[in-house]
Amino acid sequence: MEHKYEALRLKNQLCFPLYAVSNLITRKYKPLLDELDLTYTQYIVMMALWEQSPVNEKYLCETLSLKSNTVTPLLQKLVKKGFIKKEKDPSDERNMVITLTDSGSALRDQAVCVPGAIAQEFCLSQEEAALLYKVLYKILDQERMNNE
Amino acid sequence: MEHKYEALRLKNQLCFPLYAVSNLITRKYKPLLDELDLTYTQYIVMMALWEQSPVNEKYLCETLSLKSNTVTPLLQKLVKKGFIKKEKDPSDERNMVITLTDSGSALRDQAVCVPGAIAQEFCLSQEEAALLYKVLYKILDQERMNNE
DNA sequence: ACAAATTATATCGCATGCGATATAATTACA
DNA sequence: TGTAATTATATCGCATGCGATATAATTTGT
Repeated sequence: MEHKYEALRLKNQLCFPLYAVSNLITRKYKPLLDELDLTYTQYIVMMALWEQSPVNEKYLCETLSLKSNTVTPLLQKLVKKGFIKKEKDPSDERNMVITLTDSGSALRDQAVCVPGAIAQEFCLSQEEAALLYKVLYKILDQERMNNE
Repeated sequence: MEHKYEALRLKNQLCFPLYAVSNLITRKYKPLLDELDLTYTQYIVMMALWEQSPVNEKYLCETLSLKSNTVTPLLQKLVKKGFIKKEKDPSDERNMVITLTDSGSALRDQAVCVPGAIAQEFCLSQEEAALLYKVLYKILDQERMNNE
């Protein structure tokens, strides 16, 4: 007979390796991002802004799958570091318009080498990376559908 | 010509969907684990202990890929909740021996339905789950090798 | 037009994770 | 044997993430 608790074994969980890899990634990025004066989450916010600026906070929350209670203090720190500025939208004062500063834009050139440096640390084949990518986005897309 | 910043686009990162899925998983577990009076990380610790008890803290750190500065306060909370007990190892007083209490052991029967409930939330095929599992453990095993 | 509902952001309290560092116990070695 | 190195755990300070809730601005419905 199957062990009654088989499903509870750590090695039978998907959540556990996902959790562990996610932590590992944060650790790996840290020394690289320290040089840019960014934390990992701040880096992700900046990536979103390098692609599109200005945006409002809601856009960032949706793009990054985070809640305002995470994003608001993050943005406050990026303001303090001088990488972004936040202003009320005159046409709707509930909206905060978030814009890259010159310093924030310039950071992009320093950041450009980060993805390559990280890729070197994780030796995955093209296929493995593509598979991982596909399955992860399937999960995220499913969730996005559920929330509509 | 390729866009100079192509590598920095959010959708070209593997780290981002990993991060987002990891956060999503924590959110999904929360209501289930609330009924067990466990947080997500505490649940992972308990899974390790349900498989083997007693253990020392070092074993947990290695098994869970966490550092003592994360695990120590976690264990303190599990002690406070009465699920484990911590004692000095008489044969080497640096070691803390961590043992499940009766209450902690009993929790296993309540937890047994959690993996099934979570699996229902994430509709992955057997193959997708297996692929994800394999690639994630490849990353973790690589890291483990590097640290030896 | 005006109170009620909705929307966008902010605040609060809690539980992680981490690097850096401290402490206590054991081991190694000159 | 006595001190230095090592080991196991703990503490500190910072930056997330989250649910719950608050606040301010806009929209809706009558």
